[in-house]
Amino acid sequence: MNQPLRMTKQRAAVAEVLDASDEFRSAQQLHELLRDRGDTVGLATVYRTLQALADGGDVDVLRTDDGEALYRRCARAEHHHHLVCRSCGRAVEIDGPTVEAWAAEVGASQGFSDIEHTIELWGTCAQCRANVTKSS
Amino acid sequence: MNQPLRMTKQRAAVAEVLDASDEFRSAQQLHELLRDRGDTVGLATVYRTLQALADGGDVDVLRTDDGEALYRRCARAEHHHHLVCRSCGRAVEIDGPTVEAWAAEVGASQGFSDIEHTIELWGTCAQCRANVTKSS
DNA sequence: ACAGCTTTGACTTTCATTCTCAACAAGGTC
DNA sequence: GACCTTGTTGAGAATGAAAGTCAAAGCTGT
Repeated sequence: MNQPLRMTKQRAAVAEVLDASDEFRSAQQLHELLRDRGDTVGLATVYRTLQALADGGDVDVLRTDDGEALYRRCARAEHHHHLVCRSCGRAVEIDGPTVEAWAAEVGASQGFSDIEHTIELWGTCAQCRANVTKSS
Repeated sequence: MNQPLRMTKQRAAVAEVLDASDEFRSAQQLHELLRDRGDTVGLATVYRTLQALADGGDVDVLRTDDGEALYRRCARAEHHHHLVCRSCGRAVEIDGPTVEAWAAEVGASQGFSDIEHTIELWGTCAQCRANVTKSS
């Protein structure tokens, strides 16, 4: 079906940087992190790799308010959602069986099919809250 | 505090086009609709107006999978979510008291504050499903 | 080592959205 | 109505994320 991806230095590097962070990161941020580490990976390659990983379900993608894509390697492959810190990007995986059921039901009751849902929670994590308080 | 917006032709035109549609539309689509109607409104003005309306809570904004912003005038000002047809953009307003409670609770239990949530449902509406079936 | 692939990266291109700034229009005032 | 002040417009340029191009470089099985 889909031939296995070759494991190249740059793909490994992207995966490593991704693994090293709990936080959701943009493609550009990851590119910079790689550069800082000394790995020179083309921006296009970062985008391609991220997309491949996303297609394979190996990273989770979400969008900021202004439409930028953020990526994060997730512990579990099963369907789940996130509670993301809007200031540092740190994320907690959550699931909501109740919500899943609710979504499917609402969809069906309106005559819609192939229901999908986007559910993300945003907040300020304890640590970031402390920092803001301190500096004011 | 915030001086009232002047009601100009172009702002009125954008509002009208918005009112005339049940569907979520991109800024570009709205701009084209205006052009078709004969109103020549600059694209920048469409964006500015849309943003002003969104800031004032008079239109709802959501993002497609690829990050494009979609706008729709909504019947009610109170917090609610949408079930959107991924093919025609038609939308149904929904609310989920259960979900609201769940979101707040999950957020708090993880030590996050200022919890906000993004919840949108996507599906294919009955009409679009019929069209697809017909043409195959 | 060799052939036949895939992948890379520097660069270009696309596309939505925002900015710039001079010309213009709303609304209040006399 | 004429006028003035200030917010608003629009054409085009600028930005910025993401995707495409293609020759050069890298894997992998033989």
